[in-house]
Amino acid sequence: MINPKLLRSDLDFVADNLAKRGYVLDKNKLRLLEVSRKELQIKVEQLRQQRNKISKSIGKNKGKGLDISEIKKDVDNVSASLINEESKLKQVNENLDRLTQDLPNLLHESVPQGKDDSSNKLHTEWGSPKTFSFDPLDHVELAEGLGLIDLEGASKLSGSRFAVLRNDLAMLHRALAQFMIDIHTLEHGYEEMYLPYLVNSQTLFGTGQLPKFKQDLFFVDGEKDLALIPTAEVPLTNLLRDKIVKAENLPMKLVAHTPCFRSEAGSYGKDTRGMIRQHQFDKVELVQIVKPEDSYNALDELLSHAEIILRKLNLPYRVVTLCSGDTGFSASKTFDIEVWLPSQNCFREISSCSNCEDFQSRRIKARWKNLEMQKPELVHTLNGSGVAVGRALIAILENYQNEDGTITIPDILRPYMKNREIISTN
RNA sequence: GGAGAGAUGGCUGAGUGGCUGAAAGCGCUCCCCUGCUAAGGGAGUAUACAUUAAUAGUGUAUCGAGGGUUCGAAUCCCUCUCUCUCCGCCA
Repeated sequence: MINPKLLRSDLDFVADNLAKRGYVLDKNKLRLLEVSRKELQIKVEQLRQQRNKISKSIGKNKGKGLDISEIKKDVDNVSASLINEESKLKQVNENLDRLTQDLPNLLHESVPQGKDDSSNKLHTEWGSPKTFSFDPLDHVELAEGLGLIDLEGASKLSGSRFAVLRNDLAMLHRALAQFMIDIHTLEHGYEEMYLPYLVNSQTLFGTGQLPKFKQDLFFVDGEKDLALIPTAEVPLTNLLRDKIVKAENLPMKLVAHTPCFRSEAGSYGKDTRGMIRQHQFDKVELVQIVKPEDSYNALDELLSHAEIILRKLNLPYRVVTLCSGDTGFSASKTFDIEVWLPSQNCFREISSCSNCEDFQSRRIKARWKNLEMQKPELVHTLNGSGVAVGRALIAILENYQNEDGTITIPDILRPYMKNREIISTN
């Protein structure tokens, strides 16, 4: 959520910033609501004060054995108008909440201007796209050729956008997740977490999935208020909800391997082939909770942690800074890592690393105790994929394919693959 | 699934209708004392919002959440959530 104080003190600044995303803020509506909110709130608080005072005097007079019937008449009058004003205030506050909860985060000044992903700016590049002496196959052809994927089976079980992996491919998938977690815990100082895959709507509100993006989620049918997580960022970040963290415990660095579930509403016809865009995919997620002044250094660090995974796997990639129109709802600034896919002859997103500044922490009231100020302040939250397991699997199949349709296992994964060097039909 | 107990400030824990934003202890901050260490003495110490130049005052709200009773609720009533104990069941 955007700082409500800023929203009041400098509405034009907020509106201009949001306009960079293409978000049109109804300034007049907001101003009008704010004016009546203020008016009503002052009125309500004054009435409450009166009522409290009179009630206290009733207590005192009663104690002395005095008559209280006159005072009771006074309090009845006050209560009547209080109830009236309170209901008006409630209305206004509801309207105001609905408006402000739907506002995306303010963008960092370094975010490039642009409408959509075509304006994303190249940040860095690593490795060079591999050239093949033969026509490289795509991951579906490779996996089917080796008999390691069962898309028919998956659609029988669950419909489109699911996959069944078999044998060595299932093992490779598991190896990738294990490898990534090991690097982040052993070399980057993250604490490994095991998390619920179902969370309640308060949790989803906290990280910004609700109320605006309900249609992207899978809710459980029934009396329980639960939805499948679209990313481990949701449970990880919400662990800090209503907490005041000691300064010496920052930064907090958390990593979790979870499946992620997305309805992919609105992406009909997009990436329908293979495993690129699925309703269910695995991801190793990194979350950092930091002091505000550290958050942009932390973003660089988080990004480098995700990059190292691809370097160790020797997969060519590039990093782009998302432009204003492409940056997600909760983020102030986002870097995407895109891995090279030979079959598509282009880079595809495999990680997204964001600094949400205090946008999420305000929603979840995640604070730290600033020793100099002697006051709790909001922390900054960051998250990034380190990296998407399903897409890493695709990248390995395609980049490590041989002319005979076999797959060479990357050196670094061999210890996780019973020290084998190759995936073939034998 | 059955039976019972509980949820109070950073933590532990008192508090069954007004004098309680909340005893006490721990922790933390500051000061004093003590030639080190250990110990002792004193003061302070919730959050949000509104008003304000103000992190000065003042006011409002908050004792798991939401409703209700009452002039007045941490305290009484209802609903929900969660935690713990015992029994059953189960991976």
